[in-house]
Amino acid sequence: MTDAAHGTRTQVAADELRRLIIAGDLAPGQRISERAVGEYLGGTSRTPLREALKVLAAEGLVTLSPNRGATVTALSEREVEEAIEFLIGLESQAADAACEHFTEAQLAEIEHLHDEMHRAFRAQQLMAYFELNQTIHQRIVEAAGNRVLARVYATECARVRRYRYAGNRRHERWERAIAEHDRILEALKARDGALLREMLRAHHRNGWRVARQLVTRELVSTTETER
Amino acid sequence: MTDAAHGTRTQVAADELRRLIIAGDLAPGQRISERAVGEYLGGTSRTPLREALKVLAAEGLVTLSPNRGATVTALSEREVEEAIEFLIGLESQAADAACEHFTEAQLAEIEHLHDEMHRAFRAQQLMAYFELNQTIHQRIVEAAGNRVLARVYATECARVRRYRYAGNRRHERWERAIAEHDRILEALKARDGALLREMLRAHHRNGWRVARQLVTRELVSTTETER
DNA sequence: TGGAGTCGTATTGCATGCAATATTGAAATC
DNA sequence: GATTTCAATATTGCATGCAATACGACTCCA
Repeated sequence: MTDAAHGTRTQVAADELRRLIIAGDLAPGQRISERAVGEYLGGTSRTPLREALKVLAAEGLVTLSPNRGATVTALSEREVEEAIEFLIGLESQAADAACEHFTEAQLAEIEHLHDEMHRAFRAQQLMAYFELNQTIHQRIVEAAGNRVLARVYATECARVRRYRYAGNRRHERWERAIAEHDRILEALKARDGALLREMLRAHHRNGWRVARQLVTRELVSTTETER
Repeated sequence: MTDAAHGTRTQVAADELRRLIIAGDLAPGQRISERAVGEYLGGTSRTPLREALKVLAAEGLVTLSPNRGATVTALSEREVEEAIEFLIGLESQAADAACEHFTEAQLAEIEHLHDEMHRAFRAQQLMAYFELNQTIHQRIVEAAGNRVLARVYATECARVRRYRYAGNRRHERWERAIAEHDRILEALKARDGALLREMLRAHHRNGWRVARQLVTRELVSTTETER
């Protein structure tokens, strides 16, 4: 189950909990009991678990309340929207530099991921598609050559990942998303930063417009005044 | 000594260590021994300290090596430059929205901070000046109304803070920085997002050009291949 | 002189136990 | 019946102790 069997127990626990949260196996708002997680991980004591929870809290994946324990962070619709606009801004920041700097090897990898993504779509493998999709965006951002940008992008992507995933369950959306990605790849190959920026922006806004509908009644904490 | 006497010991320890690192009282690369910090904080045991160190590591302020302990994160010149370019990108992202959204109250606060900053300059209080300067930039970013953006901006600012501080010790630079800030405020008051963006970008690039000279031989880890 | 091996010490990683706080459920009161 | 009180239980916060790993000094040998 826990394939990440290497590293310290804190590291293993953080990686496993992060995976569970990002993959959506733990619902937003759900309580994370130290003892329960310890047993789940096969007898890990609370000390490394508490350290792992602190790390995840710093990443924004869990929320800690003093003396009251940890819960999976629940984002309001507003907060998800802010995060997505923020991510659009990061990709915009990356677009020009990426078009200027990417190497042939980087382009080849992105094209490969793109083909794989098409394959996942034809095979109707939603999860595989979504993973590949995310990786493509990550690679584009990385191509800009700014490690700080790439790191923050990855972290903030992870935070809102589950809220965006749902959109692709609508088949029309999924189909359009693929088409948008074709144009994104074209803009990249043409090294047209301005065009790439616009393609990416539209892609994400379209995606969220659909995901928001589905997600609002499932995941998003609707109490907007909670914070 | 530790004025932050409230909250859990983990919180207190994290706050105090963060303060020490950001203020520059702990040098980059310096080792942080768990026992030593515990004694410094007046007999705190290692457990909450370890949790605090994990938090700071997630924020990028300290670097943890398994079985080898914690050190204050040392950034290469390249990494600082990437972080500053990233911060410029964040301010660019914020500029348009800030100009569109800021309220009179927000503008009034920024103007007040601006005046205070001038006062600190006239009194040659470098530290107070630098604090006010940072706060102004933070407030501008916050005026954009995106909490994710504001949070990331604050975190990444803190990471590179000490590397930028040095530049203002050059009196010509300090004088010019003030003049640049006057124009930044003008652009903001005119609600001219494009101009504000350019003013901010130039301000930071000018600042780093000077700070880089001073800092390279003091703080920055010159081994560029370390990562 | 230089390098590999070895032992002693210091430090980290983690489990455990206890005190403090929060939560639950039942009894009591209105 | 609804609400408050209070005790029993569960959970978190933190200190301590032990095992494992890393570091430094010393020796030995080429």
